[in-house]
Amino acid sequence: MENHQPFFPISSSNMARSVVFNNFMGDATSNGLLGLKIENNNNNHFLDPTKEVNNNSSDHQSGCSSLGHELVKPTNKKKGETKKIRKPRYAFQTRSQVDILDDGYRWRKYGQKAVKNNKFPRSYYRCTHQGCNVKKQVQRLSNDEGIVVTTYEGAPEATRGTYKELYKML
DNA sequence: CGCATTTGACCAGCGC
DNA sequence: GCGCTGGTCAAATGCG
Repeated sequence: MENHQPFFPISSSNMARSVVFNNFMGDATSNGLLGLKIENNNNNHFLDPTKEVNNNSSDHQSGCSSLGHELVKPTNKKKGETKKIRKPRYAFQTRSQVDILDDGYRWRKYGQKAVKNNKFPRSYYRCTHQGCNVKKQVQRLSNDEGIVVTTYEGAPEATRGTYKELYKML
């Protein structure tokens, strides 16, 4: 995956103020946002991935934590092969007015679903670059509509890139 | 005209 | 086994 010009049309007012990553997921049935920690409004802290990587040998090397896994059926989308491959997921929690964070990648929306316990729908995006096997889903918290949760899946590098861009913007 | 988005349908997994 | 929920597909539609 080459670097696609990191443009920042992000200009938009107060973009990301804080980014928080946490483990969540677990059982998708209960909340969809399980375990996601909501940071305090007046406490806009965010973690620096680089520092994190440097001094820490923990699993936080990409600046975000793996979110558990998802079942994927590589070949037959519909019925058949129940070959379950689990891919890691990475989530960003971003304080933003807009749902779409322009992270330098091109995304095409392929679905939208209403999720339980949330008045906002969740949007599903897929990276449109060739060979780019990344998916992401974007969801706004119903508790605090200023917070957007973006979950990346499939390629930690993309996530890292994204994180960098976010970090630059902060 | 080509690409992105919308939206309902379909499918699989999980809990009861 | 059934129903609910999340995730994906694909046809229709919109837009540059």
